[in-house]
Amino acid sequence: MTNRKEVAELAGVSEATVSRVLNGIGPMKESTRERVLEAAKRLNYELNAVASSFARGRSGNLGVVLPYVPKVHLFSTYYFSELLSGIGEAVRSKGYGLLLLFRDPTATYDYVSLYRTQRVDACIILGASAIEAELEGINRLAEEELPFCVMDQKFDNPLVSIVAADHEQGSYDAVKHLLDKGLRTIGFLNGSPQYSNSWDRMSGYRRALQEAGIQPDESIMYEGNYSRTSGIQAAKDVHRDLHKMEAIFVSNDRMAIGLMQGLRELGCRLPEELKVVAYDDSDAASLTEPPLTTVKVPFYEMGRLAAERLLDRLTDKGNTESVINERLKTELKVRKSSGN
Amino acid sequence: MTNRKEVAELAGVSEATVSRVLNGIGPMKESTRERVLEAAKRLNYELNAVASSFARGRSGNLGVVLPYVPKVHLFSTYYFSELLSGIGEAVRSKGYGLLLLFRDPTATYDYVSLYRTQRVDACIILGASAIEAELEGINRLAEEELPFCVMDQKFDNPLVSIVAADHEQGSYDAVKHLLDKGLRTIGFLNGSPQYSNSWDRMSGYRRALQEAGIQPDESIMYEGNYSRTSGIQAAKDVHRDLHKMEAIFVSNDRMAIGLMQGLRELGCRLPEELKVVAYDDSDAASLTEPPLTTVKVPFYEMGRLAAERLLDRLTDKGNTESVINERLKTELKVRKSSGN
DNA sequence: ATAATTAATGTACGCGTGTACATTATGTCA
DNA sequence: TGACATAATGTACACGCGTACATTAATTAT
Repeated sequence: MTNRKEVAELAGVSEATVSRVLNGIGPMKESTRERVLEAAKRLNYELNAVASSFARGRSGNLGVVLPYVPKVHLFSTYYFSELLSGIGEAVRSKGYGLLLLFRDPTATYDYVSLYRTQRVDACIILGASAIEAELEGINRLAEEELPFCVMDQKFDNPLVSIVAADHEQGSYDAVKHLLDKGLRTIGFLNGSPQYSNSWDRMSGYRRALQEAGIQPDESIMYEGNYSRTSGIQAAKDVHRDLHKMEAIFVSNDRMAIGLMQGLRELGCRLPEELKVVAYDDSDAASLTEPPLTTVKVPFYEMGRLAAERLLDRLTDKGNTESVINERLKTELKVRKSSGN
Repeated sequence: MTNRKEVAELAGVSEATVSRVLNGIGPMKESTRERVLEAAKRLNYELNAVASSFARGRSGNLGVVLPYVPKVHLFSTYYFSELLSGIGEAVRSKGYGLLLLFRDPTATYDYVSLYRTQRVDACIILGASAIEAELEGINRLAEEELPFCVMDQKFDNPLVSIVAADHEQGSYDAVKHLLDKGLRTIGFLNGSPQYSNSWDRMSGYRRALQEAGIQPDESIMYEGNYSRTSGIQAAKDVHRDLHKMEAIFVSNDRMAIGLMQGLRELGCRLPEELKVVAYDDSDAASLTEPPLTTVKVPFYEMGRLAAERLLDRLTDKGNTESVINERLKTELKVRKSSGN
């Protein structure tokens, strides 16, 4: 493997000059620049990323922490590929690497160790839930003021950086849409309460109803776990209560799809007998019959934003405050399932 | 950030001894070992991964190359999470990192550069298709004898390492299952021909028919692109040709789900009017109505195997030959969609 | 024309670790 | 007890790059 020294010799300059040319640092004669680049090309030389990282004292990697396998299945391909693509785009444009990290469900994940061992310069944590081990790990990160960001979840700790969508407002919009059509009895199939954004959805749901002067009815609120299976399972209860509601708001597309599938099997006609508004606007949303009215969430942008902000913070670009706290807007996509 | 020197001082030994204790190398007195470990703990010391990589001349990372975004959507969450989990498991158990790399569709990806810059020690390439730029990049890797592995695709070049499932046999089994039930007219909805494993499926399909003395009928062979949408689209043609076939073999679950959805909307009763056998055994397979008879593919094992073999090769463990060529067995899962 | 400034390049060292080799302690065997 | 093998530890340096500082060349100001 050829190194800087050889390039320097071939170009007839010092190693430092080679380094400067390759990193575009300081003023230099164009002719020198060209000689060095030419020499590098001839020798098939490229900067050794590991040595470079070592000299800089940084790994050059952004870590993305994934929940352990069973939880991963709760994410859709859409969610994942959008989020990761957004992160990937930011990471690439800034010359960083993207290190994938799987959480170990058995142990309190020692996030701090990732930094201490210099495996990552920053982290984005996906699918964080409100269980003890997770909170502990995240709070320790915050204490040490390490650059990290939790994706799409809330935390009490004001030192925890977060990029999320405004699910309270998104849910409000979804329910308001149904109310505006004159529907008054609106059920709710929510996801697991272990995720804070489930609470946000509940909050938006209630706000919309209350603004319309409607007392929320606990007997038509259901709980799934964001999976399609749980939607199918909920179908039985929803079907039983069909006389009590004209519409239902579902916390994500996958559950909505499962719910509709289950209801149809029970002989329910959609959207005639029940209007449905879902959440995410995943690929599948427009493919169902009827197509889903759903709340579009800007996953790609969320991923990109989180990564950009973290990486910017590393390079101190206008780093006024280090805690990230972003709420991105959602957008209601009206399709047939809500009765249009 | 504390370093080796401080630990050595606190423990009253040399830096080399600290290094040996931490890497478990050579004979050493248990008392020394304990003193060092104790000192490391007191100082909150952990090995600096970057410096370590640098000294070893390796990045310690396994790269996983993903196709660009639009293609990603063709994979299911099941496929991805299984494959990545398998890879992740191997990578973790061997103390490596998992670097995610997104292909740039516009350029001939310079895979070799990943090694030259020492960003990765080995690579697994997912979703490789038979387009020119891709072939070129992969063949160059092979020429340079770099440690890499293509996942679930065939290549003519015998120097290209591959871990794949035996889709020829898997498809044969699927069709044979239908034949064994006395069905004689069996259609085929295949995926994009740009992927070699689509050809394998076709081959298995034909072999099964021919062994049964049935002349394959081109007029009931359809082509999708592995997406659910393409399954829905195929439904129209299949519905039109329903009188020509008793059953259909579909190249993956997603298309099968789309197809069944589309057919049902056209008033087709399943499995009464058409038996369906699909492929992958993804999560969704058992959730459809009727549940899918499908070919289970060991994605997790494939990921793990590929990663293990690559990483073993790096450490020269019984490295008899360096080209990996594995075909894993599939397994038919019989459910209701094939008429049981 | 000379001083002052800036451009362009070179010199030298540190970053934290792995490890070859040298050295010293410990044990074994006669 | 001495010769010798082996265990245990220390010494010293390489790895490839970034960069502070020193130096030299070119430009500008006076």
